[in-house]
This record gives sequence, C-alpha cells and structure tokens, in this order.
Amino acid sequence: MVYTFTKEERLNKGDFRGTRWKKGAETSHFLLLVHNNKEGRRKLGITIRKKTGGAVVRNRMRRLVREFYRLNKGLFPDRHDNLLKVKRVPEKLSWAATEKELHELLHVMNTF
RNA sequence: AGGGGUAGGCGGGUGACCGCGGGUCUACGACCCGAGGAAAGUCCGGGCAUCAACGGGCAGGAUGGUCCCUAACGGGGACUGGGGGCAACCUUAAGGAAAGUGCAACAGAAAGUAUACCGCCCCGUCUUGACGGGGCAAGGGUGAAAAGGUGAGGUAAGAGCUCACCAGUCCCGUGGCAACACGGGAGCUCGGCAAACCCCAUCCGAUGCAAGGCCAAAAAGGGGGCUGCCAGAAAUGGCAGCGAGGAUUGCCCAUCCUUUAACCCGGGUAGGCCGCAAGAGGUUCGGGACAACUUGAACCCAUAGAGAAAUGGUCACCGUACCGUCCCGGUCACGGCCGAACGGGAGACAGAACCCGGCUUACAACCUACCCCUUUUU
RNA sequence: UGGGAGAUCGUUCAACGGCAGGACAACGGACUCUGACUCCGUGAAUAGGGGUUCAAAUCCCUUUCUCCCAG
Repeated sequence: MVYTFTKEERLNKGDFRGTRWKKGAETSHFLLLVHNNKEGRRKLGITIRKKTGGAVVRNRMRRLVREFYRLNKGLFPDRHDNLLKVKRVPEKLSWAATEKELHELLHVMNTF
C-alpha cells in the first residue's frame, strides 16, 4: 500500500461537468458519490459549500478528509471517481471523530 | 493596596515518522524554500497595463481649522479653537448663514423687514369696573429656540435710553509662518440648520491582471455599400461627397480609423506561454527636526507563487499564567498569605491569488515602559 | 474577482427630517344552534453601534446579513 496523494488522483474542473453520480453512502456530515471512470484509476474530489464556514474551517475539513483517504485508500472503490461532499462541518474538528465517522461511511459503502 | 490613562511587544518552541506545492541539479533520487498581523472588509491612495486622443466644455465625485511630512492619500505629526474629565488624558467633517433659495411639526400673540394673549402705565367717558384712544415690551405663559446676559441709574410705565462688568461684531496695535492669542477703541447690532440645496478653495481621464501581450486546433460564421465626375471598348481603377460601422465616460462639441479584391481582410473560442515576483524593507549608531519624517554608515534580512487553489496528520518532550492536592517550613489579627513538592495545563482572531502604503474591523493568554487619582504607613 | 441594490410588525408593501400606517395572518368579542362570511377591538416592527440636528426609519460614518449583474 502506497500512502500518497498526487495530482493525478484528484478530480479537476472538467471532471465535474456532465457526470452522472450514483449515491454511495451517507452519514450525518458526509455524502459519498461514485462514478465509474474510463481512466482505470481511483480518483477523489472533495466539495464544501461556502455556507458551511470560513476559509480556515473549510481548509481544515478538507485536509482531514484527504488525510483519511491517503491512509485508507484501499477502502475506496478502485477505477471509480469518488466525490465526497461535506454537508456540514462538526462543532469540533478533531482527527479522531472524523476518522471514526468516515470508517462508518465506508463500511456502509462496502457492504452493499 | 485599589482604580484609571497612554504607547507598544508577542501571536509557542524542539524532535521523530508518514504526506503535499514550487524550484535547482550530476534527476525513479538529493537539496533548498513554503501564510498573517491583520493574509479579512474592499473604505482610500500609488505602482503596473491598455485605450489613435493622459483634447475642450458642462455635468458628476471627493476633501474642508493652520503649518508640516509623505511617491500619494480621505493617511500621519505638531499646534490653535470648541466639548468632556478632579487629573493623567480623550474627543472634534472645525470654510462661508450682511451671495441667493429653502426648512423649523406641535404649542404659542409672534418663528425673522418681528409681534402683543395675560399684563403695566397715561388720557377720556360713564353705570366705578368696564369701554374707547394712545404708550411699553420689564414680568407671566408657549417652545429645542423669543432679538444680547447680570446689576444700577432713569421713567407715567418702560426700553442699550445711559453706565459698569461679561459675551458677540467691526477697526487698530503687539506677538506668531499661520490657525489664533493678548491689549485698546467704536457703534450699540443684524438668531439656528449648509452630515438641506448651494457658494468658495483644492484635487480627480477611464478601465482594471478575468488588465494586457504573443502563439493559435476543430467546426461554424462576418465584411468588402451608394452617388457624382474623370480614364477605359470592357472588366475595372482614381478622386470627391453621402451614408454605414467602429473608437472615447453621462451628455455635447471638435476629431480619428475602416470601406481592399476574387481571393483576401479583420474578428476570435477551446487550449498553451508570458505578465508572475529580492525593496517607497528592518535594526543599531551618528547628523537635522518638538514630532511625523529625513539623511549617512554598518549590519541583518528579504527569492511562497497555485491556476478550483500546496503549509497537513500522528506521537513525544519543554513550560508561563493559572487550577487542584498534600501537608513540610515560615508568618499570623487564626480568616488566610508566602515558599517548596506532586499532578493537570498551548487556547484567540483567522488562510496569500498582480504587488505595495494606509484606514477600518476581529483577536485568547502573556509581557514591557511611562503617567494620573484615592486611601494607608513612614 | 469586480460592479450595483437593499434590510420597516409573523408575511408583504407605505411613510416632503416632526404621533411609524395599511393589507393578509394571530388573538378577543358580536352575529349563528355550530362553523364560514361580515362587523368591532387588541397586541406586535425601523438590522447592530456611533455622530449631525431642538427632533433621525429618513442625513453621514461604520459593522453584519441578504439579493442581483459581468465573466
């Protein structure tokens, strides 16, 4: 297992347009959408609305999610675009709580 | 000891492992660099870039005590006047109301070339407390504001009618670069609001890096007008005018460009490259200035740069204020206080997007300097 | 990123610087056997802070929030 997250694994501007997403799993704070891509590579995109908080809060949330992806890459479906939407930000942004909730999210995802 | 004022500083540090963005090189790796004092709000100013034109006028906008600083500013400094505070100190959009237009609800007699409700005084009449004529604006009453204020003289009653002091206006003198201050004199007067229109003085071209420059795929699409005269057999060419289109900020004036030739012309999207990153820097010392600032020398820094956006995660240690425990020592007015030991203990506001100078707003904990007031002790 | 507009009862609209007013909704009463309709009445608001003025929803400054436009 390689613990990296390079530019090629990111979803870019063009990847969002005209894509039909399928709902993967949902928890109180996160929503995972997946889409079978043609590149044969696992890719990740994170979206947070501006209403959820200021720039500092949104940056911190995004970094926590990306760190989780980097360390638990095998849990995400391969050869798919993964779009993780942050519905709202928890009161306290801690690594332990985020990790726990994302594990639940992917457990639901992989059982179906 | 308590309370207050002013000016600042700082915005955790060290290490390990796993990662991210950019750059360089001997390139599957190594090395170096990688958020803030406000990066924020976008309220001002400047650099830079483009517009053939940074032409004129009107309109529009901004500023508003004086002098100075600055690249510039609506920023800063010092001083003057007004206001607040016992004081340290704070605060102030602070030009013009005899250039003009306007506004002042309600109340009140009257709200601006003053006026007379209750009143006061004189004269006349008669039914002796009313009516008529005249004088007055001191007192009452209304209002946010009532035509200088207080006291004395004066008078039929009164009034700057006269006098003293105070306030205001104008003139003169002295001091100051000036705003103004101080002193003297005159006549006694002619309110408030310009963050109402306005007048005066000073300043402002417009648009903004999604500016702008270069390269430019595929597919589609646009333009090459009309009249007159001349030349020519004709095709067509030349000149002039009109029109059309384009360019400039809201308007007007003046002005400019294009109107080619059967294949050219210009526009221009996706995408790519450039713009795109070492200076109006800081500290110390010396000179000038009350200061903002400026000047000379030395030293220190200063090279983040994406293009949907990089600085993260985990762990360990250090440790200030503070909190808790223990009971060891000291002190005691027996409430506590101080020192030591042990345990806990890093938290605020907040994320660069062309770059700087300010302003404004947000901000946990800690630290520094100076000053004022009150109380107690000596 | 740049430019512009706005914030008034629970909702939607008014208000030359001079007592914040309607409509719908809510509540109470009358009418009715009961309800609807109708009539009468009641409560409730100028986004926060500061300034100018005798007096501010209105004028000025500042903060917060919302909406629209360009690309």
